[in-house]
Amino acid sequence: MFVPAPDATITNCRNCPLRRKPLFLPFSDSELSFMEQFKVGELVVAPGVTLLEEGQGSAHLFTVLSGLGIRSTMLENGRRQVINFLFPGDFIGLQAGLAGEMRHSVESTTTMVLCVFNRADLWDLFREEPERAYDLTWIAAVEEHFLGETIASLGQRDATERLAWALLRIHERLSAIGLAERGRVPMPWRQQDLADALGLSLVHTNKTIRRLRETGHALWEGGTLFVDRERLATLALADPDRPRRRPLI
Amino acid sequence: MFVPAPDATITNCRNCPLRRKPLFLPFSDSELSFMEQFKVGELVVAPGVTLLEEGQGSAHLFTVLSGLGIRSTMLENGRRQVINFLFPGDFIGLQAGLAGEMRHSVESTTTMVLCVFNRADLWDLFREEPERAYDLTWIAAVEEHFLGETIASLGQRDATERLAWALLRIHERLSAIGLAERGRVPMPWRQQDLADALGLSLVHTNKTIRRLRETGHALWEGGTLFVDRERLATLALADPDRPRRRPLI
DNA sequence: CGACCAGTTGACGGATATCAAGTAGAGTGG
DNA sequence: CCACTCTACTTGATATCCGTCAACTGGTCG
Repeated sequence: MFVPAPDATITNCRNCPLRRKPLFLPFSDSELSFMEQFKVGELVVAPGVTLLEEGQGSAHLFTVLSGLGIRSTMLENGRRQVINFLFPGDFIGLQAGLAGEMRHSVESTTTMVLCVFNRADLWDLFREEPERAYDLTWIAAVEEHFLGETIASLGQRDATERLAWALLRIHERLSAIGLAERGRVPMPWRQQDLADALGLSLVHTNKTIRRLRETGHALWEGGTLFVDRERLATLALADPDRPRRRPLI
Repeated sequence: MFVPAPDATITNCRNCPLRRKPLFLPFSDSELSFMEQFKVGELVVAPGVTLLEEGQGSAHLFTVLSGLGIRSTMLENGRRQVINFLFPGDFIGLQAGLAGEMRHSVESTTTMVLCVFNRADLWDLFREEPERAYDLTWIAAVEEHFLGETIASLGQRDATERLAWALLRIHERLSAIGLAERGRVPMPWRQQDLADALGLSLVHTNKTIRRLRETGHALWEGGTLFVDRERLATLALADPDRPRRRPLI
């Protein structure tokens, strides 16, 4: 379930945690070359654009205003892990350690609109606008919580449970920001993306989704997703018949 | 690899991110009953004590001064996931969303010494001591980065790789804070804990560790760990013969 | 001495990865 | 308008990693 930061609605740049640091855009021309369109304070990127690249330093931080994306990393063995999906309201780039190089890539899945900030302005923010800084930390903490949930799913749930959990989570998150229409939300990612997010093979992901479709738990087609919340939640909780790994006290 | 926060050494309470908020301890007597020993500003707990319990609200935040612990969560199906191991320098409790209820448990593995803070003081900190607040956010960001790495390991590495990665990581982290003696670091956790952290069964964890021991990659016995860093790192990087799941462009 | 706990080992089965092949739709160029 | 290509999605067959079961060891604590 998505919990918006206190006093942070997500409609335009004025509501970003860093809003009072209006960005003067110190991108070089070449840095800007991949960008589609641009206006002061906002960055609009087409689908499929790599915003941040693993291994590259970045002088910027972003807030997602609209659109959906992916944060992923490549292992040394060539495998790809999707760390999380990006939704409006997410903050991008803090994880680098506030000052370092990216260890993950960020890519747009749909057209995205982002707020851009100078990393260097961050310290000013803390000094001059504690309220905004607090919001920022709040967002980081919530995100950390979500990552913990993901770890639990990857570690302890089987394929069906993981899919159920992921689809439910995506649906809830998109519904919470008002993107549901008659129970359907946009679902622009590929099966491969979901597979890479859940640590499953593409084939097994496909077959599991088919089963969820056949049983009426979730319908994902044509780029939209419909879910039977209650039944899907039951699935995500796991089979009670399955023996517990360890009673733990 | 552990990256200490700028200007934050980890020896005593004066160096906590929140150090200037000396804690007057608003624990009730009953809250305190489980604690072993107590002095102003520091909390000393015995091994095996549950500091924070899943589902409970907590008015406090902690910084680990010394000792080792575990942060874990229970799934609805009774399985346990260790989210991360706790080392000196870690900050505990922020993930609850800065104001909410715990969704994970924190337990001491060895005797731990902690700094205790009032959650309510956090806002004052942001307003009055931006430098400390910045450090705090920095810590949260680094932690988030580590969780991302964990997600990648759980999703994309097989059992041997995961174990190699985990042992290496623990060894490096403990070495970085000076707890290595002639290449050996304390390793107080059980195989079950490691298994729960890596999403593996206890049996398989045991057998994999045995193989690492037999091949001289890592020696874990008597509560201490020795590793052959280079060879273990090679293992963690994964078998290059294994086909790549997807070339990705 | 018995209970209990962490660690250990072998046998077996199942969930999931891999391999292989095929379908459908969108874009491209002749 | 028709090959041709490319990508996403499908589906069946086979292989294997890893989970589960069961039993045993050694240490500690009462």
